[in-house]
Amino acid sequence: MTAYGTRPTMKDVASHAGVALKTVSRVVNGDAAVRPQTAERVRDSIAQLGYRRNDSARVLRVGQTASIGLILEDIGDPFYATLSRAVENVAVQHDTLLFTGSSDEDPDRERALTLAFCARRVDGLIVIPASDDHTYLLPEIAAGIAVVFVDRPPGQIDADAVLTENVRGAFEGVTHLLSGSHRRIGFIGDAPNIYTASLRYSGYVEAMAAAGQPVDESWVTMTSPGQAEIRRALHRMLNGPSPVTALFCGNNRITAIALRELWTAGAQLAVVGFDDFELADLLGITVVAQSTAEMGRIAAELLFQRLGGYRGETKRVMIGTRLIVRGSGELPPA
Amino acid sequence: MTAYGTRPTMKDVASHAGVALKTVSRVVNGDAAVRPQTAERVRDSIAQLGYRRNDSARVLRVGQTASIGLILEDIGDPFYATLSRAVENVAVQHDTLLFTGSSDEDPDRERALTLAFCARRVDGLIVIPASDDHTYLLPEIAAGIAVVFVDRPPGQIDADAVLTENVRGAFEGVTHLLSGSHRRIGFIGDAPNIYTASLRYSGYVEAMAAAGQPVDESWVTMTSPGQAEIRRALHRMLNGPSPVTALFCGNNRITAIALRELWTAGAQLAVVGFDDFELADLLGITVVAQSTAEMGRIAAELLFQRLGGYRGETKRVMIGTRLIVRGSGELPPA
DNA sequence: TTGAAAGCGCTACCAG
DNA sequence: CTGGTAGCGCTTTCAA
Repeated sequence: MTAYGTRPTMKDVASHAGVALKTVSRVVNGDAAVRPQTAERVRDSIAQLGYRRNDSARVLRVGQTASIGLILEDIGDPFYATLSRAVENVAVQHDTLLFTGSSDEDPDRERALTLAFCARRVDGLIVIPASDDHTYLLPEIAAGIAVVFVDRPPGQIDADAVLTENVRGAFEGVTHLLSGSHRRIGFIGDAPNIYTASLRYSGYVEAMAAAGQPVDESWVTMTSPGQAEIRRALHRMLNGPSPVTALFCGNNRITAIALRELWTAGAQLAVVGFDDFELADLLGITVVAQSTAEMGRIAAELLFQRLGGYRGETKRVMIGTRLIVRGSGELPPA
Repeated sequence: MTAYGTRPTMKDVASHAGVALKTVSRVVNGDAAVRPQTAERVRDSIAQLGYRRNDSARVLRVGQTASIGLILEDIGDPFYATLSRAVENVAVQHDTLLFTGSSDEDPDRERALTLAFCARRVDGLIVIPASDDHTYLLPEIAAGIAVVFVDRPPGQIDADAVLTENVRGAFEGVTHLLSGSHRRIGFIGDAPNIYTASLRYSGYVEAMAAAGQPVDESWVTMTSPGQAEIRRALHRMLNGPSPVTALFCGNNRITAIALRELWTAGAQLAVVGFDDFELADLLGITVVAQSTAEMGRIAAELLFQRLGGYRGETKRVMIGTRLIVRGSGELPPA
């Protein structure tokens, strides 16, 4: 068995090839000024020894790691997975590696992940915040780490952000239901402390107000999305004195659970959901779609602009939504 | 504006706190042997200067990076996103950071990603292969990097692998259709050079043979899953001399596209798909489900066992599938 | 075209 | 309990 944990270094390659360490460095980095014959010899030694440059050592000198960190809520969620892929696509173009970590909506975990990435000296960070206080990033930013926030704005600090038109999107979705003669429309959203959830709720409220429709308290539930919570919410809005005829769901997970509940309960309700999701077309679900991949792409491009030396004003990019009509939102009131 | 790109080092903290560099190191690493009073002073300086340890330098001395790399096909695909999350959950327990990269089924890209991770000196690697030759990893393995393969076995080298019971899973899915009195059953799978695709095809063939059913050549298509390809495949198997009454789909993407095509064509066909997917329950799709998260978890645990010093024989863990009956697979022949 | 030496920021080892 | 020194593997600077 080969000696465990031993790795050839440039020094080893150098003595094997009978050249100076610096010459090996030149070959490895493709510096032109090496005689082809010498370079060939060095490459032979590299192959024979199975040498691989230690980028940690390189980083120490160069100061750039060609890596960025992505902090999101849950990489297992299709929304974030799509976003992640878009970020990766841009990173690849810049020969940059990607650290990914899930915060699970926990501010402490977000902070720990972020700082761990910083300790690894990532060049930049793309953060989907779980926390509402990012002052802990100030020393990092001062030291030159670029940070772009996505989906939710930074807390207490000034930084680039790429956000969805949450209010307008929800407004349009609810208005679509209203235009279908619905008057009593329910809203199930994520917990109210979540940025996007509260904005989408605002959109709902504004749309109802704009149509001159009162909102009954029993129609609205904001909660972290679990099956039990959503079942209760539906029960409340369907069995009160003025039962709803339509439902607006605040995100993809809520839509999925609500559909499942409505399905098993056999309830016929018009439904519009915020977020598109796979096979929504087959299920015929009308949604307010975010441009998830575009958000990731734009955020990453912004990050690399900053890394490239761009020092302009902090930007806040707003990404629009689009209503996709598929049937579930066009069901008439019962 | 703060000086850009400058970061305090341990030396800076040391002089600021009026202690030796080594004392700062002790405080940062929680070495007990520091007077509380001194430690306090050091911590003050750290906070004031916004110091953050440079892990690249640390790695250089310690040799361990507390990071692993995950190479998969596409982080945007729910199957891999789920797997990725399971890996991350284990990594977190070991205070280990995760690099992720998508190979897009391209062997060269797999190799480039893998070696880039190795150059960063990740402690270990979890690879969902795109390539069928992993000899390029031999020097890395010799140097002590642990590698576990998932979903597909390593090519040309011996290493741990966590695999799904592909043949048996497909066999059961097809047998389920046969038990519903179907005789003419189609198969659409991924390209035949893809490991899982060819095994699932074998399962199909074996099931048909076991039932004494001949397979018409027009019933089988193996192709990279695109809408046009699948439409053609369906056309072929539905409009030939002996049209199929049932369809077995080789993975989640194929199932989704096929369902969409069948839907728009208005064709009534029994369908069973390999891979479960979100909302399959609502759509009533019968599937052969893989334990995706379990595969990721087991692979990661195996990796950390190796990293913990386990030197046992190379393992090949087989993960079973389960048939989930939801209606689409129980449609009788037309 | 090639080489020698210094040093990036940190930890291991040995002294005090 | 605290400090000094060597050196991890590489790139940078200067010299030959």
